[in-house]
Amino acid sequence: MSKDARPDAKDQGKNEQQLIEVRRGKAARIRERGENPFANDVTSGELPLTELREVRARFDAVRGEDGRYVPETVEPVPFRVAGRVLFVRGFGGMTFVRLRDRTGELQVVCEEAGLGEAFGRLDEVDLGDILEVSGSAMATKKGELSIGAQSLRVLTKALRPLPTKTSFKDVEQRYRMRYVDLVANPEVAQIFRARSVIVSAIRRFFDARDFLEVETPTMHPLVGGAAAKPFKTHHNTLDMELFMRIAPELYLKRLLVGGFDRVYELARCYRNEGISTRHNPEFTMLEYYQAYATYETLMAATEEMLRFIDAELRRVMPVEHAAWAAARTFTLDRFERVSMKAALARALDAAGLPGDAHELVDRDDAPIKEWAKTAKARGRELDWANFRSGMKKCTSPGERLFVAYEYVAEPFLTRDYREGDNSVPVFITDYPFEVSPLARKKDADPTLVDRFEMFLDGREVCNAFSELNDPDDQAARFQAQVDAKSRGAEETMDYDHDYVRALEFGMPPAAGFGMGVDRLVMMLTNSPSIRDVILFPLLRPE
RNA sequence: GGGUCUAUAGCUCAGUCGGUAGAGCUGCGGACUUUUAAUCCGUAGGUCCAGGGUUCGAGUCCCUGUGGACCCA
Repeated sequence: MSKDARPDAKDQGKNEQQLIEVRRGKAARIRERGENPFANDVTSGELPLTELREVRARFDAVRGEDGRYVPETVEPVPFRVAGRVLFVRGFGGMTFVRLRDRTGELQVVCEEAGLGEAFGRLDEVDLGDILEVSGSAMATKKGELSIGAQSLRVLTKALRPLPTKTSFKDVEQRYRMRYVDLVANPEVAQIFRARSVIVSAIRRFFDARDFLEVETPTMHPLVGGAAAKPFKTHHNTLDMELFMRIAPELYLKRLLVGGFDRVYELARCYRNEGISTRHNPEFTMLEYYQAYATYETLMAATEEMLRFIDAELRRVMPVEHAAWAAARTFTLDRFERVSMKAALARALDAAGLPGDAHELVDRDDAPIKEWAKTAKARGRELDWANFRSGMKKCTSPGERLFVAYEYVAEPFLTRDYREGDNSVPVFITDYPFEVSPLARKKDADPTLVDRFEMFLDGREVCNAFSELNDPDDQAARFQAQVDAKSRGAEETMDYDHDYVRALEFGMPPAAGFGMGVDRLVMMLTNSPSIRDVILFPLLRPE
C-alpha cells in the first residue's frame, strides 16, 4: 500500500510536534464518531469500575506459585476497569494491552470476536492513553490473568508520547516533569509512597503519645528559631516586611506557655541558602515539644521513634523495604551517646594528634604540616585551612570546642562508631551554650547546654535540647545574637520581645526536638539526593 | 565559590585517526490468533547546546559562554 492511501500519511512524525499531531489526529477521529477523547462519565456504567488489584485479588485462590494462571480455573467474571496504557502488542487477529492504575497492572486481551467493530479502532490507542475496558476475566494460554475485552474506549487521549516503554533518565527532565518521571520510573513512585508512609508513621507515633498536631505561621515578622538566612516577602496592606520561617520553634514554645504541654508540627521551612544534593530551599522539619521532659527523655524517644517509623515502612512496603534495608550502611538496632568533648578527644586520639591540638591549631607556631602528615597516615584528612581560619574567628571557648569538634570529629563519625559493616547512629551531647542560644544550661556545668544532635550514617538528622525557660537568660542570649549581627554575623536571630514576654508568664520545664524529614526519607529509602525525595524540587526556570 | 564529568533524533545511547550523521525504542505502513522490553519487513525522523578559532574539511581538536550531574567548601 502506498503512503498516499492514507490521508494522514504526510503527517508522519518527524519531530515531537509531529508525534503530537498524529495523536491529535486520532483524537479528532474519536470526536468525529461522536465520542469524547476526554470523557468523564466513568461513574455511569452498568458495572462498577474495579481497581486492577481487586481484579487480581478475586483470583488469588487459583494463582499458581509462579504467578501464572491455568485458563480453565479462571471464572469469566465480568469487570469494568480503567487505566493507563503501558503497551499495545498487535498480532493480527488479537491484541494485548497492558493497563496500570494506582493499585497495579493488568492485561487486556482484545479479539475481534469479543470487540466486534471496536477492534478496528485499536489503532486509535497509543501508549500513555487512559482506557476504559469492559469484559470478562480470563487467562491467556501463557497463563497471564487478563480481561477479555467486550468493549473498549479511550477515556483520555495522551497528546504527548509518554516514555512508558523506553526509559526516562535525564535527571533534570525527571525533576522538571515529575509527572512523567512517576509514570515512566515506577521505583521513583515508590520513594514517594514511602515518604507518605513515613510521614503518617510520624503522626501515628506522636498522636499515640497524646501530642497535639498544630500549625503555626510560616510568615514571621522576625527571624528566629535557627541560624539561617531567610527569604523575605512583603504584606501589602500592612506594608510589612515578613520572613518565610526558618524554624517553627519559637511559636511551638509559646504553645507550651499556653498549656499545650505536648505539641508537634510537620513544618515546611525555607532557608535562603545554597542548593545541593542535601539542601533544597524549602524542606520539611518535624519539631515537637514535650513539657516535663529533658533532652535525655528525647534521646530514648528518638531511638523508639526511628525504629517505629522503619518498622511501619517495612510493614506497609515489605518488598521495597527489603531492598532499601539491604543497601543500608547503618543500623538502627543500637545508638551511641557521646559528649562533644569526648567525641573530640576520641577523634584527636584516632588521628594521632595531641589532646590539645585544637587549642594550638590557630597559633602561628603550630606544627600543622607534621600533624597533617600524622593524621593522613591514619587515614584522616582534615580540612586544616578552614579549621584554622574557623578557630581564629572564634570569640569564646565554647565556639572553639564546637569548631574543633566540627573539623576533627564530625567528618569521621561513621568511622569511629561502627558495628560490623554498619555505622552506629551517634547522639553527640553537651554542646557549648554559645552555639545554642535557645537551649538550657547544664546545672552541673553552665558552660554547656542540655542538647544533642543525632547523626545517622554521618548525617545530621536530629537536633534537640532541654528548653531554656528563664526569661532573663533568654533575653541575654537574644542580646548576644543582636550584638553578633552588628559585628557582621549573617546567620543570627532577631531579638524577639514577645517571646521573652511569653517566657515571663512561665513556660514549664520542657525539651524540644527537630528532625529533617527529607533527610530521614533519604536515609530510609537509600536516596542519594534530597531532590529524589522532594516531588518538585526548586529548579532554574526552563 | 573550587574540582571532575557531561550536552548528538521525541526517549535511551553509539560515533574509531578530523573525511557524506548511526542504532534500538517511539511514530507511520505492512505481516503475524497467546505476547510479557514480542518478533519480522519497510519507512520517517537531526540547528550534533551556543558563539568563536585551527583546518581544504570539525559532532570529533582548541578557546569562551550556557545548561546539567556528581564531589568538595
